[in-house]
Amino acid sequence: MINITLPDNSVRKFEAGVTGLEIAASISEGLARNVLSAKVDGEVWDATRPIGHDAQVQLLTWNDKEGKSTMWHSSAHLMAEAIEALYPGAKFGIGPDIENGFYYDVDTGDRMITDADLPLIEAKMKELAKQKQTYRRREVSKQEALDYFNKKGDEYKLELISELEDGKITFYESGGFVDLCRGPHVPDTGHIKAIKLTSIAGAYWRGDEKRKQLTRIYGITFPKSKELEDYLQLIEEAKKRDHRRLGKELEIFTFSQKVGSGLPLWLPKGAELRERLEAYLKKVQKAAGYESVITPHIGNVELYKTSGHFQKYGQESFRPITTPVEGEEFFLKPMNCPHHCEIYKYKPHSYKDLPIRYAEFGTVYRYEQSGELHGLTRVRGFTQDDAHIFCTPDQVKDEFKGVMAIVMKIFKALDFDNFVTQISLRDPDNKEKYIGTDENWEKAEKAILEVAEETGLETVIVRGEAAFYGPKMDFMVKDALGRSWQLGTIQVDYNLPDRFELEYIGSDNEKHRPVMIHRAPFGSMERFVAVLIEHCAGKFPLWLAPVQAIILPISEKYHAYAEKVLSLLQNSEVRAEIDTRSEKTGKKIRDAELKRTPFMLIVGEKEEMDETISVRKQGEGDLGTFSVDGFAEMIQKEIIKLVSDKK
RNA sequence: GCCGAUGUAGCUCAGUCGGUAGAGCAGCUGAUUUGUAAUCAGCCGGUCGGCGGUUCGAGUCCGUCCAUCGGCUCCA
Repeated sequence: MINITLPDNSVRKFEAGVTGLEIAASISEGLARNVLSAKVDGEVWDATRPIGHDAQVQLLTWNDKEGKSTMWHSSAHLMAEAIEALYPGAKFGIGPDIENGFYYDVDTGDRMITDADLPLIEAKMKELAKQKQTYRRREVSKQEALDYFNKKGDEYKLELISELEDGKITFYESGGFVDLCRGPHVPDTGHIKAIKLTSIAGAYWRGDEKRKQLTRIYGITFPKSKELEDYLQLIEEAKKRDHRRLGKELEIFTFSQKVGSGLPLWLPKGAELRERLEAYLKKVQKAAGYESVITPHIGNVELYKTSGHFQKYGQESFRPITTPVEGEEFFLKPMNCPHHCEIYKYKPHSYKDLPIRYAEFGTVYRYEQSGELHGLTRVRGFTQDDAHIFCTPDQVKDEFKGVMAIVMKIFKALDFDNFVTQISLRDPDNKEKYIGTDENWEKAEKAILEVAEETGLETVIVRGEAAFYGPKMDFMVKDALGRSWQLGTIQVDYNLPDRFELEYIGSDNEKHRPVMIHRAPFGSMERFVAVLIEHCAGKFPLWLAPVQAIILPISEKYHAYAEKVLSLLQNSEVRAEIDTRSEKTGKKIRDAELKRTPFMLIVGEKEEMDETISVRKQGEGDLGTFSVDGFAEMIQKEIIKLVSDKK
């Protein structure tokens, strides 16, 4: 007999070799029906795998994250089985579960799988699922594994197996389909009730663009069809928040093929919004000791040779601009830092001057691959809320913390609470990708890791994601469809000061090298506004809304009174407009609601008589009657609450 | 850049078997003078993404380029 400890710390005795499924059955029939896998001493196992010794066991169902993973991983196998049945000879790459569902990379040779095949595969999967095929785990030797896939002719699996250690290789079989797999899997395919194959895409084998591109099929499954319906509904709702759609509807930005792809055009309402964000940050930065600088949009190629950008990115940049007579080469600036380094050098500096903080909303241009462009989040011309801090080595940590405080303040002011802080370090196995000495890199990485430690901020550390001149701390935020984007960034750099030979005179009267911190709390205005739009679904915080209130006269008779209200509001610095169209009030309200105008002020006979306005709040409805002053005061209070309470 | 899909009026979309385009909304004009999510009528609006080809004839078929969308790769 063995002792099984359950999550509530109760201990039950079972015969050795008991399975998760049997434990579930001993608790309740319902649990046994729903159990997908079992966590045994911290490791997720098949619910059908015998447990041979005393263990902590947690039964996993659809309500557990790991239960969902098990289900989706099994679904990937089910899909592969269906594909093998429909397209004999198909070869398989990898087929993992992901955040929302699963995918499998397949190579069907000349018979390309297209969107039209998805319903067929789906139908086959449903058919196989109904058969309640069990997933059977089998340990195999490396030789046995190689022999099997050699015979099958699947070079992808062979490559994967060749990298595995003998004695740790398992196969899973369901129906007639055998796959190399670590597991675990659900007990049988009957658990997979609702199936939706969502999309199809090309994906390079092992993520290497020099290798063959396989067909990746994405899908998601659920134990109940209602849940699938809910999920699809949720996706539809999320699409409505897409900044590309809302940006158009709310007249924030547009693109023109004639101007060029990836080059956003800010419309008046978008420009208004952006200017407000910029003004806000400028105020915060001024208070934090930043000074504004302004630099041109192009720079001599020599500047970028000094910085190292030319060597690293020269070939994948917009082609240089040349002067007609001398043939000098200029690049559209892809970064502001080289220019700022040259500003630092315009005169000698004393340690007493430091830190120096140069800030610029600098517009930069980068050639992004055509397939990468994406609304406002990935563009070829964008404006960074950039600044470079030049400081002594002793000041690095305090300056870094100061920047973090600005980022947090901004995120808080805009209710961005779902961000992930990522620390990006150099890939130690690929040092040639970076410039600078090991010593400088170690100092810079140490500084960031220490600051993270000291501030207690939860971070994710990723190796190989650093900038080529230094490590960084990035603030990542997800868009409406769950895609992660980098917004704010803080980078510690010991290398550019070397390359530009930046100096300051220390208290010892000797020359020293300053340290640079690159930072952009928004990241870029384009991406930030994109994420902001999705975050608030177009309902901007009152202080940012391009139009805060729209006055809706009941009829033409009240236009004069509307004008009066408008001028009173303008005196109180409320941004307002009048809808003078000859439309019914219901129509005007509908349009204002759709434009997400925060307040609608209805004025008619009653209001004119009493010198009042009838206030309706977007998304909420009628708030009742207010005096103009009372309303202006309410708006101002709300703005103060929105902006200052959160500091 | 790669794989796949898509591209028809400002927007959202229809257009059968190849016979030179249609709706709603928006816009304009007029009527209406409107009370908390769509008043009515008329009008304007399209080299059917560009270029080439097949055909008596192409929005429709073929090729190519461009753009957009979903991924992959990349992202100073």
